[in-house]
Amino acid sequence: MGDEQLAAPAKQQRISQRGVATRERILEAANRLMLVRGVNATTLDDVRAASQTSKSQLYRHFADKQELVRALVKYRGALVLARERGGLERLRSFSGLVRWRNALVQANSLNNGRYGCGLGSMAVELSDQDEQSRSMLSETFAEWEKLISDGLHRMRDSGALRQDADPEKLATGLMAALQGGYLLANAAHDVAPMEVALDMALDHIRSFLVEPSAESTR
Amino acid sequence: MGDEQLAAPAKQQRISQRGVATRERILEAANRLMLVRGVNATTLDDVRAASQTSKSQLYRHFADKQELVRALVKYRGALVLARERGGLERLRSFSGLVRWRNALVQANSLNNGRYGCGLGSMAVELSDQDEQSRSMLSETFAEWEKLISDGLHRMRDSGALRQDADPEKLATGLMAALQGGYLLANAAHDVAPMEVALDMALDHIRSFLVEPSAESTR
DNA sequence: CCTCAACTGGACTAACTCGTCCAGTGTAGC
DNA sequence: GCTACACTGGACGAGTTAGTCCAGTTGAGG
Repeated sequence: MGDEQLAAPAKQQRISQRGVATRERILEAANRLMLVRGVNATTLDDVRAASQTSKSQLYRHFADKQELVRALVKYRGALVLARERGGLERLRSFSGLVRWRNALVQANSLNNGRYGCGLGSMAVELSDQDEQSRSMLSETFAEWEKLISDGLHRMRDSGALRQDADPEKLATGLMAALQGGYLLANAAHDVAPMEVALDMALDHIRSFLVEPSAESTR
Repeated sequence: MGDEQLAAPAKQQRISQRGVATRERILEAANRLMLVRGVNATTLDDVRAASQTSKSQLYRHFADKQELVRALVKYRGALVLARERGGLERLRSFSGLVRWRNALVQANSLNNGRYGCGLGSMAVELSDQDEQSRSMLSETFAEWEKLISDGLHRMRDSGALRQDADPEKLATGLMAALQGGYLLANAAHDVAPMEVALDMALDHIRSFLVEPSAESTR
């Protein structure tokens, strides 16, 4: 009683050690399986088997499937934002945006357009099913867009973008083109529509450059 | 044995009368339910109850759930294409495109952005689950894009669009913006991202107009 | 080396969902 | 009006899935 942790609200049992690793393993397995099969089509037994754990562990770390899914939403959101931060937080020029585009296209082309965006597919599947997941996903999209719009703000401040450019709207448009591109590429099993969509969005941003011809498209 | 129908491959039982109506009722119910709950989260018993029919009828008209889903893909595809044909087959000017945009935005705003596009959500849910549904959806998207690109071709032929405009790519970009807009609007429960996305795509097309300032944006 | 609690693994139950089956009904053709 | 068959409705069974429970194991602190 004396040396219990006072900071934590003493929710349930003690933290762990391997427990943390187990939880991570479960999330990682759920992430893989639910990306290719979808959330609803993946059973907890699939997750259990893929994560080399057992039922009781699953239910020790997650109250039920819904909570696992919500944890996965958070997990994927963190993964995507970390990856995107790497590619976007130093964005200062149009050519940086082109490099960012190329990286996404290349990654998607490795699957021939399959699977789409981990966040986008969850958004479609969960938005009308679990309000909490929906709002978390919506916030994650907003943060992602902010990474883009921050970069566009830097470009505008440095004089690369015209003053009448609206970084927020440009970022939303680019994100929609990305998500729509993922969707069409997934349906077609071909990365091409995603390339066309991103190029459209980049062309649109290019039209706000101070010297449009000074920057190359590839 | 003698007076059996010879033309048909004698697949199953005789056609019907109310049977056709029943089948339609089932599809219509499945369409409604699966739009808001998703395909996998909708049970056949939900469909049965909503369509005021019984199990045996369901299985009389559809071999199993997968076939019902495939029929729904076809059904929705036909609905969307019919609706879009009405709005697009006479498309001859940029302002027509703006009217088309406004109709889609208005329809979506009635749900505050919810539910998204019936084809897009099925594409996300089914593309990695049923190859036949995926390819049908992919073809439907292609037809939809063709309605758009045909209109853009007419605009180019009449001299409204510049010769260096690529109707196919513009149509793909517009479709991606639309689908991405639906997705973000659904996640945000707000039609705004869809508006921004479509406006970006329309701006992009406007940049290929011969007289960009001659046509209004609304 | 001992003790206790966190952790493990899997057997078990209840509920759900797909799909089958069959007895009864309405209707089209004769 | 009679007969045969498409159609109806719901009871039923098999298989799957979410979630529970408990006996055994591991490992850290004393």
